[in-house]
Amino acid sequence: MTSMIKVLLAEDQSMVREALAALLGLEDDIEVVAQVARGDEVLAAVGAHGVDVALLDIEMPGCTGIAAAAQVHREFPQVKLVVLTTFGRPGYLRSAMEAGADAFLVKDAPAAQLAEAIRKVLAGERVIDPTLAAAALADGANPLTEREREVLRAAADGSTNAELARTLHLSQGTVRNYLSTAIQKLAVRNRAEAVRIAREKGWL
Amino acid sequence: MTSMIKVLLAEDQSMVREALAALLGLEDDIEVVAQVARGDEVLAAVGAHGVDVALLDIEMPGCTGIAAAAQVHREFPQVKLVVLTTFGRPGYLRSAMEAGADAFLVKDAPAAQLAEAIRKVLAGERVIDPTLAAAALADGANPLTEREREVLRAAADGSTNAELARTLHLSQGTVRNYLSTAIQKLAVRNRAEAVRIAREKGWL
DNA sequence: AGTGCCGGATGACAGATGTCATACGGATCA
DNA sequence: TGATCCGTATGACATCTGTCATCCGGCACT
Repeated sequence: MTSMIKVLLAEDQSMVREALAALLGLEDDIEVVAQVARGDEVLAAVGAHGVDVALLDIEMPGCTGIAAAAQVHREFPQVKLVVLTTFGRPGYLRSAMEAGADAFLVKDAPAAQLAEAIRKVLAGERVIDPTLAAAALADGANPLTEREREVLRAAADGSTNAELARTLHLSQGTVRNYLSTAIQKLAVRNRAEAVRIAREKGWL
Repeated sequence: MTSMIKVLLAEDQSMVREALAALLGLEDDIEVVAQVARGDEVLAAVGAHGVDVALLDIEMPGCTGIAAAAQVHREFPQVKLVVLTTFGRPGYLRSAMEAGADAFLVKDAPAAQLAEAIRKVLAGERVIDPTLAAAALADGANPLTEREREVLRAAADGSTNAELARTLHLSQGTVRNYLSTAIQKLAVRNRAEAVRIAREKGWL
């Protein structure tokens, strides 16, 4: 072969990251040239190693793999982006695509799809699970406004209205109004359900 | 070497499972003889392959890795048990140990510790992260009764008291009493916080 | 210039939630 | 044989939550 495919691996759990590296190491046209454990280290590592493909987990400290993907897409548009995640949330797929991802894989897909996806994106193809794509389209766009999302996110830990009002610098009534509209938009009956549904859809 | 160490790998996310298999495959005294994706397939696989060590993820469909560990420990007491988990929850460690686990690893530990742990448990050692062990001891035992846990678990999805009463065949007042005592035992101010804290500690 | 959406706020009201005292039967343990 | 804990239940009470109507200023689109 003329040259190896240079891959960056971004995943916070060392054991999983190194295991994925071992897996990709079995392929003789792929070389893992860099590994990072945080989203905010991705951009620098991509610049430093001249990678061809960045493999990004979504849930990472620093910043999410999706945010990292957006940065890389802006600074190094020729780098291909594969987003890998535990959770097949339709909203995640949507944001990953908007961030410029070329492939979106869930971790419970067969391992063989990983190397395959890397080769495909380099060939200019896009790799997306059709079931997930359908779900993303069926769900439509995130109906929540930025502020509603913020309040819902803050409410997720069980904070009371008074605490939310304090931390968000809002009046208690406003907090309740936002939660109320979020509850209605998500067609549920209380904030706990709203948090759960918004999480499941990847809208938080 | 006289013989390879036979390992069973139980983990529901294929990509992670096969990646871990690749990682262990690099060790020349270890052989992954079986892989399963569900907790309730562990026991049969252990019996069928005469494994030396079972490597069990906790979060799995069918039954948890901890429940699977307990089954294996009962039926095949000579099989060593390594529990592997994403979440370093003190309560998980405690229950894993009670189920007869020989090692408890978190997925963000370095990958090298995995093969190392497998060799150590076979040598009769126990492998436990000291920080986590300290946390488990500091937290003490789960203060919740079985019934309180059930109600809290059922309440986690945002169900209302009326719904909980119906699904658990209790009166609404009883549901509120259980949640109230759980809230007090966990020293929090509402059910949502109670769910969060109980989850974090591994008490759910 | 008008319409609509967003962020933000208030007040009133109904219903849900959390607390507390109290009660009873069964189990367990000293 | 008490003492204690668990599961279950009731009623009363205070507080929290969710809804609704209504309002304001700003921004965007027609």
